[in-house]
Amino acid sequence: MHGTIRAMHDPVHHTLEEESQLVQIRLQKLRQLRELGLDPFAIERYETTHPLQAIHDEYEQLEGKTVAVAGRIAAIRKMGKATFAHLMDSTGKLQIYLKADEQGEKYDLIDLWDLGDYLGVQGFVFKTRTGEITVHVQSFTMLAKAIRPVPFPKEKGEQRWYELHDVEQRYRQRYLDLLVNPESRQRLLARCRMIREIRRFLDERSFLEVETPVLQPMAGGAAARPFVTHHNALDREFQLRIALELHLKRLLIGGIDRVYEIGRVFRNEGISTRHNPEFTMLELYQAYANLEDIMSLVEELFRHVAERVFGTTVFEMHGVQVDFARPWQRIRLMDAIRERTGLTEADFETLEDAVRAAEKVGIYVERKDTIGGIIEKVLEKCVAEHLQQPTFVYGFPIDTSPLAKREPDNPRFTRRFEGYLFGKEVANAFSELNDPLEQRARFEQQYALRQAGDEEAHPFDEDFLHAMEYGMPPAGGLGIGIDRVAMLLTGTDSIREVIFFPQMREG
RNA sequence: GAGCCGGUAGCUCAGUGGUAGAGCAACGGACUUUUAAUCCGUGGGUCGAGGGUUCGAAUCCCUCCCGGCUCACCA
Repeated sequence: MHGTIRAMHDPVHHTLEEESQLVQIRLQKLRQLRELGLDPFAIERYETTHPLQAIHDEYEQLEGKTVAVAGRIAAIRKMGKATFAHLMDSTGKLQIYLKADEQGEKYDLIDLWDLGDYLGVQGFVFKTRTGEITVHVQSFTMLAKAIRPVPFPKEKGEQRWYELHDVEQRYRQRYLDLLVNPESRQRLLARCRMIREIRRFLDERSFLEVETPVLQPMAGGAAARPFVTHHNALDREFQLRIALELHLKRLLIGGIDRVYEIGRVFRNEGISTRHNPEFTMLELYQAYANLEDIMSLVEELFRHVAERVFGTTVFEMHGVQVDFARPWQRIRLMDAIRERTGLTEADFETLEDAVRAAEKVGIYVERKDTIGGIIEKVLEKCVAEHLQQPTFVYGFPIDTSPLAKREPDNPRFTRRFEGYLFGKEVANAFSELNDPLEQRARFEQQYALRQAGDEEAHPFDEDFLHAMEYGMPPAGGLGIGIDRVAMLLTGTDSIREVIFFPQMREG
């Protein structure tokens, strides 16, 4: 922490004079361009007729026509008095071709080009004798210069050489990763498209997207340690939200019957391949809907996202295939535990029973654990890995579900399910508790746990109770960890691969 | 937090005690339909940081920094 503060107040200033020979050469080229009155950084605008991919897609109509395109130089092949290069933009790549006798003196400017520079060109579309669609350049302008070498790989068809492999550099300099590694780009763009399709799906169903506070007096709605910050003018402590739940429920109380938020939440916990301190949650609430309605919604949501973003409902990970065209399996939590461990509800009757049961299946129990906490540990350690096919596990213990309605005929458990996919939890949903008297009692229980040393027990939120006392409709609620889902649907084991700028130590 | 592995040129990597290397990239030259262009030539390094052992350390030892993986933690 001290290091961070020092870095903020006393940054190291680098001068380009200290940089490598490669940078010096590029700076020299920039100076030459400026002396010629061709300062690339003076350019503001370059009017293009097509994105690069469109030249390929519309070749039939464009052949022989004049077009203007722009992009980064991703490859150059200069062969004396003829030069080929590839431009790259966000849609794709396109080859360009220049001849010395047509360019005259300007042909020498090619010597001032480097990989990574931005170029705008105008010319006519043709096919080379090897059949590659190409723009025969008549005029060109450098639109910006890269004064550091951009590590574009050599490519031949699908093969690539010398790409940027170093994982640390890929994360710290994601812009380079995006430029040179198409898989990274595809994976991260898929995440963005998933979020877009989730919005479309919910908007089509009349859900209203809202924004609720990140800075909260008391972060609730989940069990996690919060980040703490300070508001100077008010001279008081705030916490960064760990969930969206309690404010969205206030909106439900306020008459917004279908409401959702896709937003960043913050949990002050360890960093791992599956945990980033800030991550993206979807939470939605639907008045007058029950748990089964939410299950159907989840099935439809995954199917929609799969089809729209990936063009298929079939996904594979570690050799397991799933199909979102089929309904999810449904199993009661205690039944799933019995199937995998032989333990039954009777083995979790008292805390002593539960501790003994946990030891039987090799689970380490902490002093703060409740019966429900132990049951959930058994789920995580003994059952979850077997839930490869999309599965709803329902009937969660009451003491780990302080915001969910009880099961009417089994009051130790709640109307709550978790969705599992490829052995990982991807969704969490309840029939929302809307009885303010019981909610108060649940908060009392959580308060007692907190007093007993459980830092993650739910805080006693009097303001939220007050809101609920004005009347909250029966409702189904859902939370989905977007990053986890993105991992599973893009087939990656690291959350850092689906977050543009994952949290790193100071480097 | 623990264990294991790693950090060498712009990029990808080799180099286990004896003058820091290769390919690509860069630079100079040849080449007017190439596409990992080709051919000839040249330059380029705080070997993550600091300390130690040694006549001599990228290499062995210690401490630290950064990263990856596994475990722990994590509804």
